[in-house]
Amino acid sequence: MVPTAEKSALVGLNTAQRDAVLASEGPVLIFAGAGSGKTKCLTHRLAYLVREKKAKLGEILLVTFTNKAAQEMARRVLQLLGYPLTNWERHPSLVMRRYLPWVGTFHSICVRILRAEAESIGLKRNFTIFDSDDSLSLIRQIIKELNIDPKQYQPPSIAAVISGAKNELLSPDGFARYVSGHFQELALQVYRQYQRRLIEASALDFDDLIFVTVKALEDNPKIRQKYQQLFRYVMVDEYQDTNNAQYRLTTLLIDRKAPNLCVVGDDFQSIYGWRGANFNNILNFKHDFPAAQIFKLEQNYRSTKTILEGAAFVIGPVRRKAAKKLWTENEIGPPITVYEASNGYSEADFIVSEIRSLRALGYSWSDFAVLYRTNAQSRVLEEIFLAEGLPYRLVGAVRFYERREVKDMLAFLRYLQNPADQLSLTRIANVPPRGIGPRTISTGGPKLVAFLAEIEALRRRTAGQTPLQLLESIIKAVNYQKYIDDGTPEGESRVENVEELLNLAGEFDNLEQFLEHVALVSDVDNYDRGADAVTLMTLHSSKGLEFTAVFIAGLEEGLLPHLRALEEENEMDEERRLCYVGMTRAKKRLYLTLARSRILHGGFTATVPSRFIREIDESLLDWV
DNA sequence: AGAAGATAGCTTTTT
DNA sequence: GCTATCTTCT
Repeated sequence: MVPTAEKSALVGLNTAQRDAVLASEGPVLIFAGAGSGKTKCLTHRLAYLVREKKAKLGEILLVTFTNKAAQEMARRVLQLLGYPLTNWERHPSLVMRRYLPWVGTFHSICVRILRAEAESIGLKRNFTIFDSDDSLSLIRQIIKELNIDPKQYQPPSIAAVISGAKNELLSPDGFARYVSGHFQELALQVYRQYQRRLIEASALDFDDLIFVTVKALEDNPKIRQKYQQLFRYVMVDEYQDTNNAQYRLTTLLIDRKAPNLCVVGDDFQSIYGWRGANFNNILNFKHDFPAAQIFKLEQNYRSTKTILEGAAFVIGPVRRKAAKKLWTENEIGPPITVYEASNGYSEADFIVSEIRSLRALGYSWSDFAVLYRTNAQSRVLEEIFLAEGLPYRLVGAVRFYERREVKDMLAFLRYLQNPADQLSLTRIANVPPRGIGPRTISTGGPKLVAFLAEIEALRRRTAGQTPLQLLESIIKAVNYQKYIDDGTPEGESRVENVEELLNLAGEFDNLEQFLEHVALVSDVDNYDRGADAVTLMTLHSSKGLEFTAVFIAGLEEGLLPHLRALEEENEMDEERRLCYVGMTRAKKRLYLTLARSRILHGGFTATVPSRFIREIDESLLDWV
């Protein structure tokens, strides 16, 4: 068949995976079910493009959903192609930048394009990236200035409206055409002011990174052609999670005459509808690209037959979905364990004791994950784990980059890099306290002038320093250590966090890259380091991961499925998919637990077992 | 200006 | 039950 490729790109692939790898030209859709070897297929495909189609690594665009996925793909591709990975452990981002510059998330790829094209699109090269927190602070500020009552019109809802508009590629003027009702009128006012302030600050928020890139490509044929010619092959992973702006971006980056576009995904695992993801992108692919070849990876290598069958019952009622069915050659395995606890604490007790007994059978701590719908559920679990002395790792609850001391340090760096960033200035002006309150800032009192002079001197003094040196200079200049280390355990943890930030900074030799990294990297991205421990995280965070034994806690009506989904069919479908994602993380054992009463708003409330349990065929369940 | 205390308001998920 | 925000006091 393809003799030269035999020894490299096709080894160890099943028929469907192999067909998908060999279909290198034209539009291609790969439905990749949970545990079906998607990453393997994608990385082999990339290696095949390089080896057999003579594509250069720099000509392949591969978009992933998280930075972690990007790193993992990059590592495996380089391995397949026989690159030395000696530097990988210490500097993965450096190695990636060098060999695989176009493997990353939509956001990181857009930043790369925007920095390269900044001048020709009227953007400052040193623009700041606002994370959701920054956006929200700015929106709060604007709401106050516009004398809108933040109780009646909550900043997060207004932020959601603005984000939604940007996901639909609507500028304030574009959005104005669709506005109806008082709330949207106000949101539009805020949106206008918000955009003005972002521009003043030379800042882009997350949504702008996509939006502005799309605009740049739309409005500048030269730029568009440049990238269309550069990218011989484009691949998009987790295609079911793309939003409309990302869809538009994708179509702008491919050459319509030779659309070597390969999208990979699974509509069953579409769980980000709430933030604009549109799984119709994957369902309509054949319509958008009539020449598309479609492949389905349906053999699952991860789970037992029982787990897959159970998951099929939960996903079954979803109305809009592509026809496909996972199967496996794996063993039938034990039934799915269901446990009805009387309350949240005994639910946690059960999980702990079950983990203990399995551990006695030879499992290690890291074989276990406890998944839940809402972060609030982690508290009780954590409490019991702590009391029982089980090692655990909490993913996502208190994000590293959202810690005050970390944000302070980053705000200093951001302000040094971009003096127009008033939001960062507001943050650092009084850190540590130096008598500059909100009043002084708005009136520009002498203390503020002195502070600005001090920072300006610091900026000059530290020109050309590495991120690590810069941080050290700042800490010294403002005596930050003394400020955070108050002798309490909290102070100690603050010091540790700053030290961790210093360690991270040491991996970068340029401030721009460092700030870009911290702006775009999430907690899930760097969760895997650390000791042998049980993983606690939300169902959302678990996507893409696998564990020998998985507990899904809180299978109660109103929690999973969540309260907000009970009324609305589309949202209920998303809850199903979310539960499905959680169940298909399990390799050998799956537990579904619930509490008959749970503390809500401070008081115990009786609960009703989740419909998802009732829907699974009894023969697959073992009630204990 | 800043810190302590009181209160309200909220709880889905996050690149 | 928690926290983020507001109020009051120093």
